[in-house]
Amino acid sequence: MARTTGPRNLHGQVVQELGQMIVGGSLAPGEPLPREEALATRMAVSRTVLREALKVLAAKGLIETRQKTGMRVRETRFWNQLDADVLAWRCAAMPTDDFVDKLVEMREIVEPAAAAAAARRRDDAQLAEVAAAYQAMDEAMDLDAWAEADVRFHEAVLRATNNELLGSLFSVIQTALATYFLMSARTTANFRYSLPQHHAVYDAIRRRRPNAAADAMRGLISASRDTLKTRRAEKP
Amino acid sequence: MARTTGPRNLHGQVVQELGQMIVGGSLAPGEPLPREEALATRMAVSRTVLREALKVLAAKGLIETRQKTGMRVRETRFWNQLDADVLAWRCAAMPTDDFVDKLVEMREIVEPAAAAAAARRRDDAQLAEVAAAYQAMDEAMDLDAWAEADVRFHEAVLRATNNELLGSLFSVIQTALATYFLMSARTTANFRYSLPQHHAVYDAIRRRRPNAAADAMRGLISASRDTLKTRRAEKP
DNA sequence: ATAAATGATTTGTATGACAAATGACCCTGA
DNA sequence: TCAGGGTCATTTGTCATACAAATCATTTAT
Repeated sequence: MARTTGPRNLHGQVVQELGQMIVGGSLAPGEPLPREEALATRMAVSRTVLREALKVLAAKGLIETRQKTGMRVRETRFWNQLDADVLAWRCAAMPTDDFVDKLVEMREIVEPAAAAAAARRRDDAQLAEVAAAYQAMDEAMDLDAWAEADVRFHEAVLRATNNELLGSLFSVIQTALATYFLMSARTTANFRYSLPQHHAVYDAIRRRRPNAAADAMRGLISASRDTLKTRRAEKP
Repeated sequence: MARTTGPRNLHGQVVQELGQMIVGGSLAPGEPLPREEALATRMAVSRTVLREALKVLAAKGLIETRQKTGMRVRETRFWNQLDADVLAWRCAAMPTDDFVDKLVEMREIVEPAAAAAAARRRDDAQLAEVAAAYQAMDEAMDLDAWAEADVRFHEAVLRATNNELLGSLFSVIQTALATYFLMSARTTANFRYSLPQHHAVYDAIRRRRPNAAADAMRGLISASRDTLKTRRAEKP
């Protein structure tokens, strides 16, 4: 959501440009970057702005700086892979099936567990939010409304776990996956096909059945993964 | 590992100081921060350094800045909860059982799934690394060596999943939990008690049995959680 | 040959100035 | 009285310059 409009600040643009280069592979790990002054002039910004951007990239683990030595791209194992920006840059740079599979695998791990936790610990207000989201899905007339209610549903489930770490993880993964989804978004005639599975998740959470909730969520995700795969197959 | 020595850069210190204040609650969400110049003089740094720190905090989702309006602390749901620094600051600020439970829950979700994935997809070299780490645990004579081999073991399992997102998530969680562990670290006479459970994990991965690997890992974690709880109980 | 001193290069920090954005206020007109 | 627009003041955003600190490479002294 922060990246929808793109950053208007200069240092934001620089962060994005350099970040995409690094994550995209134009700048290989271990490779030294040009001196600050050279980079600044090459990107047509002041050294001040460039440095603010570099500090952000360093905070994301992408680069490291040392006096006299200069700056180097760090190895990928040091990157903050779960940072929203890093993830977005990877999505932009490597729209490979391989990476999508990794994202989907994360969802398959997190969401069933989250549903189970929600079934165990949800309070009535949180259940009501899940119910409201489900109802909104049921009443959705077009794809946009349905998609929006869908996110609301999953977010409501995540909130019901009372573990904001889970919620944060989900939202990051979900945002990354959304970039692929939007790429191939089209009005699908039968977008409501997964409604009963959503109901199963809701019902299990309502009845406080962790295992049932996890199973239902697994079914839900595997279904959505299948549609994702067919869409990807359609693309070429 | 990046935070072991503490940052000796000025902006690093400022990031840490302000970050701890925000995450610790001294600066409530929605609350406006002083003007840059005022903050800079109050912290005895130049505006340049302060701004570099502020950009980093903004990248972590902790604050937002707008011209004329100034800076405000963002609501907690916008924070990068999975950022290593944010997590560390939370650990420092709220050493409550509640938060430890959330971290442990993340491990309980991620690691069994990772073990299963490793059992499915590991290659021989990755299995060898797991085996080597296990052997190092077996040969460990003191607590330090054992602890180091323990991390190596879990990291080897995570690497064997071929999903670096999983690895990144684990390492962040593990680092956060380690702060609590170190706090109450003492030489425990029977630190080797979980060796057979580690062997069970290794064996299941070797035999490519995902379900068995997940189960073994669950046992392993629940055991370590119990010791964590007893240690916490001992503290007061 | 080894170790210490020196120099050069790059990032780190400080300062001052101006541009851009935007909320607040005032001023006008119906 | 209220609506609309325009001006002003304040705060962040950007730029330029100068110097400090660290450290690699070279040189020099023992």
